[in-house]
Amino acid sequence: MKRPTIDDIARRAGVSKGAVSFALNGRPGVSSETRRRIQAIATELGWQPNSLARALFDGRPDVLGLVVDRPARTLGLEPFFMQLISGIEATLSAASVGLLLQMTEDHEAEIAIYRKWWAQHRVAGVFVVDLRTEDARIDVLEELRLPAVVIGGPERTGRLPAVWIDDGGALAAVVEHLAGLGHRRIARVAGPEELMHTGVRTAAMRETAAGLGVQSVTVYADYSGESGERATLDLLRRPDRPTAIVYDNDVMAVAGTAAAREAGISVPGELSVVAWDDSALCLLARPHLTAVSRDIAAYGADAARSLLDLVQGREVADTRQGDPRLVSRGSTAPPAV
Amino acid sequence: MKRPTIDDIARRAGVSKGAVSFALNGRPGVSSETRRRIQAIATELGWQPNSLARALFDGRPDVLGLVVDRPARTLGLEPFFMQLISGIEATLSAASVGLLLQMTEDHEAEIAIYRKWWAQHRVAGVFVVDLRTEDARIDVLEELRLPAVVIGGPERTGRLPAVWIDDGGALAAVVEHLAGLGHRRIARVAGPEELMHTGVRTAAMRETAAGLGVQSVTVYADYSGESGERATLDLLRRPDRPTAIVYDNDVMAVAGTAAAREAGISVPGELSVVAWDDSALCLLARPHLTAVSRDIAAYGADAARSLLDLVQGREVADTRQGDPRLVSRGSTAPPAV
DNA sequence: CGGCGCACGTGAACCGGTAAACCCCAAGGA
DNA sequence: TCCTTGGGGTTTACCGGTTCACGTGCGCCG
Repeated sequence: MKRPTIDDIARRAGVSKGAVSFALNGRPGVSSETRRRIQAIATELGWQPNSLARALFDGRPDVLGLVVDRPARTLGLEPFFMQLISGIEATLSAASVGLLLQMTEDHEAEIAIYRKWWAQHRVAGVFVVDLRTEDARIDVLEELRLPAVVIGGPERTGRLPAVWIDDGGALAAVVEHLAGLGHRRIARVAGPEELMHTGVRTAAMRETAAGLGVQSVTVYADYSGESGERATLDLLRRPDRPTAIVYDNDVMAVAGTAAAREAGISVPGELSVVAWDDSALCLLARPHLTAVSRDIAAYGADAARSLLDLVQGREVADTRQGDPRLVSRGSTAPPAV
Repeated sequence: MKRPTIDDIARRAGVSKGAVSFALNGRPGVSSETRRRIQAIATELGWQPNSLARALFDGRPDVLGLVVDRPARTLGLEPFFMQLISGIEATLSAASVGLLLQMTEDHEAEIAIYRKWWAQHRVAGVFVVDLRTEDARIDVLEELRLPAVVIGGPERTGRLPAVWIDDGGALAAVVEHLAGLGHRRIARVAGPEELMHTGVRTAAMRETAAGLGVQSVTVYADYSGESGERATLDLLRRPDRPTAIVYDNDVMAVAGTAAAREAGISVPGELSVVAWDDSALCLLARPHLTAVSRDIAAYGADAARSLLDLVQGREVADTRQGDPRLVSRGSTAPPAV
């Protein structure tokens, strides 16, 4: 099959290329009669613009990029990315914009990808995920003037617009909830320390706990089940063992719960558990896990809208997402006395 | 920042555009001296080819496409896709080829995406996943002559090359293993019936069970935890209740195991459980799940290699992946007498 | 010594769009 | 009547590569 070009249409309509271009792009310069005729021919031939030619002309492809820098091992289980991508996708495909995906396991490699994408005119802009407290990507993207939206923040994003969720507030709500149930020693198994939102949550944890006069402790893990298990067992072996643990992702929460029960500690009797990000995983565990629930697809969709605006040269402000909700299930209860 | 073009290099080197192109693409027509000089300037300027211009010329972008047609809800939990993508990616990025990702929840929409991608010159080829027994995509892709590799099969793929895993053989091995443990009533909670590999496994189940003289039954679910749970409870309520269940994915296996235990049926005492696709999820469950393990990243990598060959016009044969292994863990045991 | 072939390059066409410059003709105003 | 205006086009350049048809100059051979 041959793909029709704008020339084929021009020939069929007996007009010039330029006229066809005007007609199909809704710009003045052709009579409405001719315009209709051209459009009819275009739809009859099933014409679609050659995205390469168009992009070559204005130097900007209609493709946005996403680099995911996490080990495939931990990536797989977490619904977060798939949901985020599906939210991004929904917005992009409605705008006929493609999403270029690349995976890497290295911060430096990720930066190299941005440079390459930029140099090769592969993408018009990128989504930045997993913001770090010291994030080398920001400077590079600003230097390249590659449009970018940070999913996270909103601090330390330089001049890049951020789409963010109030992690600190959500964590505070969790601690208040647990304290309200009567817990006085609350622990948190956090994600990697270098991630920005990990730090935000840690600070919120410390401050809220202090405000309420409860003990708090944060230990760091890497989002994997094994690390969650290890961290949990470590916490439970402490003399002043916590009566509640908040996990930074669902995988660690499920693993931690299983480990605790195996160690003979009942949930929620002797230990309350809260997971972050409510996914089907929380319902696979027994008991079902109380979880912090966010609309991740909407998060992605908002980020996509911002980035679309940005590449079109519009001014884009930081966007704050709706606040997370705490979904209470069987894994939280007042502590045993 | 301005991206250097081939013209900038030509000017600096005092030669014509054409000479630069020859030099940088390693084709004859320039002296090795000039070639070296041109290459030096190119690297000094950090020149990278404009992928759009290049693709426009030869009508084929260096991007491959993947459409995922599954509800985001079930997608998220299954590590399968992320691992597959990460395998594909590893191969593609080594070849400097991009991966365009799109999600949809509708077979027809998926076909529309292929047509659009084709018409817009967006991708040079596509990966076809989740092959169905009646798959409308095959005909469309052949009609469009859009290079495509089917991940699955190898039957019913038309003239498209397949990269496949011996699902039937693996299922036979599972049934033999269970029968060897002494199980005489084996059930299977399968994925959607319309998927090709579901059918292959079902046939293998029936034949192997018949050959061994054991009872077998297959019920269909949709890969979600809830559906796995429901199917499990249904099976366990039957008068001739199975003593072993094989699940077509890990999510249903974990959910089914939890549901069975909640219903007072011990695993593996009264019920043995085998999951398909060994992921971290199998280690999150208690007991750890016996599982059929495949190297999914290698699967994706092979598919990527095949597709790369195909778009370059090389002849590509069906590729059979290494056989899955059965990883025995705590969820399988001889049946209680 | 003239012609041929080869190595090395140049110039222009082309891929499929977009956009700016220009052209022609009819209508309207001074 | 002349000039302007503007609607409706056409022509042409351009985006940044690739490739093909041609020079050119040199060495070699008959």
